[in-house]
Amino acid sequence: MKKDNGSDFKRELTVGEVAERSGIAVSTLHFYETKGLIRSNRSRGNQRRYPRAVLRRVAVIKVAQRTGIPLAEIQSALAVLPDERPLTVEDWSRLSETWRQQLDDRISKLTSLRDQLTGCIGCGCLSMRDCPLRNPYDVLGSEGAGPRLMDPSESMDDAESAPGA
Amino acid sequence: MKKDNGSDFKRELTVGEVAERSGIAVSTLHFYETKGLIRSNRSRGNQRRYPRAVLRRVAVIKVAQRTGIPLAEIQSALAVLPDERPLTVEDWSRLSETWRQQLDDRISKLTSLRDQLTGCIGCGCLSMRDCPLRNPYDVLGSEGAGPRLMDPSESMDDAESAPGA
DNA sequence: TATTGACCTCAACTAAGCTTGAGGTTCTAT
DNA sequence: ATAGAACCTCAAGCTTAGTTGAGGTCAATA
Repeated sequence: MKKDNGSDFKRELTVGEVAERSGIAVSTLHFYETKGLIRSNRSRGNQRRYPRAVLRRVAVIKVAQRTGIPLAEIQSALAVLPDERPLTVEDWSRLSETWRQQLDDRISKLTSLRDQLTGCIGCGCLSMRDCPLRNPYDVLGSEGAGPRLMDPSESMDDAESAPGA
Repeated sequence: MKKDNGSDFKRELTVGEVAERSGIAVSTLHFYETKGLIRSNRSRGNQRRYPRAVLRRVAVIKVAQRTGIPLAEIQSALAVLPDERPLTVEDWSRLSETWRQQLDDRISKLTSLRDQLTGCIGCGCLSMRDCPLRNPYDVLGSEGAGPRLMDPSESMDDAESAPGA
């Protein structure tokens, strides 16, 4: 029932083995294959056989996903690499440097949102004119005045949005 | 064609007015209503009529969404408030304090991920044993050894996952 | 009154990222 | 040789957060 495999290091891996060792469901590996994220060779009987390098590849995919990069983007990042050559340290460096920058961006956006939120907790005006939470891009005064700015309903319980936001 | 409305402050708002003033599509307002996030009264002809307080409510919803809170959670947070009473500053304080904490959590998770990533950029081992990116919960050694820890394939181009991760 | 823009409901569609199931085949230990 | 685990494909389903369209009604203005 169980394959005794722990010793021939260069044998290709079945999908089940990759699943077990990567912690990714078989169905997900199939799915990744349809999306072009990984590739497989096939056995005579049409079963998937993976070079061991695929484990590294899915490891990279998982890390990228944790940073919030969508699969399509991961796919295109990986796609420029020569097909199925194992990822080198340099590949990894380039990829991870890009992703780290994107992560940095996300973090700083969230951080400034948090700071605005903190500043607004005791206020609660949510005024389109005055509240940084409502007016994230500081577009005040730059657009022609509609009824919006004139309207006395702009108060505590009547928060409106920016015209072009 | 166009209603001349800029002056009767207490009239209820039509869905189109709310859409325009909140920057949210009419279809989205309908959708929010089906999800229980907002409520409307109906005109004799079954058209939606909103108390002006709805503008504040959707403002709160939008802010919460920016912090990454799912709609279902926003809904249940808003649901405990007496129905259709305008949100007070205290309501806002409680809600925003909760959401700020969750935002803080997300930020610190992302930050530590970024730091790990930064540390791993030049390394690229992605080793299950040694790499913090692969082993986020520090579960090393705590689970019985499978072929996993014994397997010499655990190397540069052969990264595996944790058993229970 | 007639026009017409705004509104109504309900169903179906989108996108991402998968999972589940049906129906059938392969692999490998015994 | 054979049992049964593991594999295959393809289609459909799930979730979140909406959008789009069809077919029909309402309301304000000319």
